[in-house]
Amino acid sequence: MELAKKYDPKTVENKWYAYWIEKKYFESKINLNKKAYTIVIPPPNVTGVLHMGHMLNNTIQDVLIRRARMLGLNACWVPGTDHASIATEAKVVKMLADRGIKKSDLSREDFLKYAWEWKEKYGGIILEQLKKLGASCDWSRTKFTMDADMSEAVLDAFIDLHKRGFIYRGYRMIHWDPIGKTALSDEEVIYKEANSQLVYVKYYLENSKDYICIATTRPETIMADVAVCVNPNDERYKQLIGKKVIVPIVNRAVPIIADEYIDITFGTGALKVTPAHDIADYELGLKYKLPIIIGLTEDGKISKDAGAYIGMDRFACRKQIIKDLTENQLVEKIETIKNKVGHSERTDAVIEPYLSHQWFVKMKDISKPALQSVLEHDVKLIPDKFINTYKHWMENVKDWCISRQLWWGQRIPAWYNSNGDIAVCKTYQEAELYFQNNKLSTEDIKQEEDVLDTWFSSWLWPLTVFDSSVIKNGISNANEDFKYYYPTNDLVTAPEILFFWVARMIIAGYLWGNGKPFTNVYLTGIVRDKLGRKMSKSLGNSPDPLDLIDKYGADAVRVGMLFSSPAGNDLLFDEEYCVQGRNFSNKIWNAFRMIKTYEVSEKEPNLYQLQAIELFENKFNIELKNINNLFDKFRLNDALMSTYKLVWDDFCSWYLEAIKPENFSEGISRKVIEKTTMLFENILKVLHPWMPFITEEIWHLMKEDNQSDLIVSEWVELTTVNENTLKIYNSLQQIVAQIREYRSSLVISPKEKLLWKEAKTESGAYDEWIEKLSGLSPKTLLNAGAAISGKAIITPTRTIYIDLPKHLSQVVSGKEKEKYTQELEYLKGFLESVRTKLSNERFVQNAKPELLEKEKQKEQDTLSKIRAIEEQLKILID
RNA sequence: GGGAUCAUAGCUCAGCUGGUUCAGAGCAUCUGCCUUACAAGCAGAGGGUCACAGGUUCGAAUCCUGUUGAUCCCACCA
Repeated sequence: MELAKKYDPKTVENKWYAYWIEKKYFESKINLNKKAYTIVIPPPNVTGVLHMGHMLNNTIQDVLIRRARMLGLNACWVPGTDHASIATEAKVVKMLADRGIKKSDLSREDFLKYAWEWKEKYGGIILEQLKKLGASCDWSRTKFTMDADMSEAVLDAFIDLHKRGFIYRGYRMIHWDPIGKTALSDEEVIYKEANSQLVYVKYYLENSKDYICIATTRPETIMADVAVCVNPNDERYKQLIGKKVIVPIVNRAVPIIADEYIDITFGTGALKVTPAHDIADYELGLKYKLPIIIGLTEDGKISKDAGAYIGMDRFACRKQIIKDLTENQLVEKIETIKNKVGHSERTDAVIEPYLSHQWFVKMKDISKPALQSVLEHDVKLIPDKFINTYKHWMENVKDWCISRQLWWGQRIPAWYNSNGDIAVCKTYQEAELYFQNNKLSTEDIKQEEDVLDTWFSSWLWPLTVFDSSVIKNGISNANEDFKYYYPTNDLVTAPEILFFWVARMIIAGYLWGNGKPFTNVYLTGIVRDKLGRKMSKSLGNSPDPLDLIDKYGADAVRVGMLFSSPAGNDLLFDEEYCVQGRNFSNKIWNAFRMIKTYEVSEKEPNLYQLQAIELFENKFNIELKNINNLFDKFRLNDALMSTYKLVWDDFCSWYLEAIKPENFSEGISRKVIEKTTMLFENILKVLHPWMPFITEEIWHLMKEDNQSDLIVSEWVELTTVNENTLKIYNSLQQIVAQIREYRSSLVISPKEKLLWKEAKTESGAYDEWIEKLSGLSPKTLLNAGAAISGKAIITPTRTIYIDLPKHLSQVVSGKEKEKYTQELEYLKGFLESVRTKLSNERFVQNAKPELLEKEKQKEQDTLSKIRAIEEQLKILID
């Protein structure tokens, strides 16, 4: 068989993905003999495109799912997409604008028709991209948050919550996005630091030449001012309380009121009160029963009620007002200050506090069990540092504004009659009936125009993907799938959406699922570039994941991403990681090539080969145990690194090197090759979750006559670990390393065999193995009293002498002697410290027994080493 | 403004309830090698006052206090 020297992922990956799909390996069906292991995907935006964050996130999920599958669990990974109300609607609006169509010219129905067309055309690309990554999702279960049944469930949830008194409609100050023209929840507002101009404006007292100066960063709201507020304890203004001032521009007289809320030290200590456009002002307005003037329109322009600058954009107006006020000598000064300005998470528009009718979920009571479950580790956050953040949020949770002034989404199932009475139900008929039964007007019944926040559908995701009727019918009436797969096991997501999504899913789990929706929440970091900047389109610092896959192969990109991303830590992405991943792929490929292509002989195995097998098998088991352990703790990058070292160092560098025959022409014993093949198969299994494609490819190339597939083969079973053999292995490696170092320092060719000696022969069980790996001739017995030129390798149990090659001068030997004199000093100091410790009564009394033992052992080891060095200093030639 | 987390080799990170064979790994760097699996490789090497200052202790990278610096979350400072 001809095998390329370098592994080429391109020809391999598509083939195996198609094969796995064809064999339906990703599909999970109820099997009561198996335990279910379930993950629901964090549904990406339906119109989204795969970015590095998705890559990281989904790679982790795939690793978990593939390993679970191999562990014999019934692994089920449910994929799907999210309708992403604001983001998608914005995209559709833009698409229409490009075609010269305005949203405002369309009816709701027509707009939705376009939106669905758009979704059908561009939606779900991201799922196709996930396939390139190797994601083993059960595609037959693909869900969309606006599938008919999923939407039904959302409405059911709304109706149910309303019935239970957890939903209300209120006229409240909310965050308004003037670009998306919709309300946002608190969580959708991102505060960014900005340099703002703090304008000091003069408000003249009524019929007076005196004025109060007021500082504001939003002069465009001046027209909506209804009062000026000062602190009652402020000596400067005390005598003015109750008087009136004239609002500039509109020349309206408003009262001066007093409230302790005012910070005397900020600005001028006087605040203009604009109840419609500031949350704090709104509170003041309520408290002092002030009128409300709405000065802005929903698209961020100056409203009619403002009385001036009508129709002007808010930012243009700000400039103009500053200019006009300055011209009229009404500006005392302008300062530049740093403050935080709220932006829309989706459209990046500067948020306006806005007064409007919205729907809210009362969060306080329903979040209690969800808080408990995390505090009691029933739901585990990984890493657990997020528990604090979670706790803080949950304890201070605010009501959730769930209405959005959009069309793309689930329309709120609420109806109004001509009197503004509300019926919460799905259909017109039900609404009519409700109004009738309650003796209310049935005139002009209209459905609420608003849709629900996207998160109001995604918080049901784990509950409804298996049975969308559970919300309505309760879990006791749920279908078999739900009963088998729910609750899910692990959730892998970004900490950014801990509150948006994770917390709310847990809440929903307790509301409708009778408990937690998942057990472990693995929080990934954010993918940043190597300068630590968040990857973003605008910065152009995000590589296209598909390009990376194309360049390095999916396996390489997968491990590349995981090499350096512990849970909760941001990943500073560098393409170097992919290079490392590619090199690793190649290493695995070449290990396979060696096993596959070496000459085979019918000879019995050599001793060093048998030893190599023994040593490696044991090492493999120790590492497997370790790796399993790391998986259990979700320390995935450590598990990967251990696997990497096991394969590269222990298998390739030590084991494969050790079994090579002295002469190529000898060939390798068939028995050794067979054994090696078995060992390599185990390696492939351990590698498979990380690198599914290359491992499946090699698996099949190795077992030409075998029909088995790696993806569904069993994870390697752990056998007993022999600690003693491990010790031997480690000490042998140390010996070999020291000999190699010696060779390297003297620039001795690897081909040159060195002579070695040892006083005793009974400890030489692994001598052949050592000779093989460090290029030594067969060992000879050291004559008592003979002088030595060269190097002494000293371990606690044995001292080995490497002869200096004839052509090298004895100067080298003198240097060795010097080195050992230094080491002797260090060891003596070390012994001293160990002994001080051991003679310290308080240490002996307080230390744990096993620690004491360890210290005693150290003492012994050091002693014997000192003796050995002293011994060899005597016989080494100067 | 409140809260949380963190600071260990050039980079990314391990170091569990304090124990000196505990200062580590991978990458990068340097040196020598194209040795019939692999130069996408092999064999070696160098690199750290564990942010700073105190303290507790027989013993501190690890615990405590303070300082400095970074990150994140929350919050209506006009």
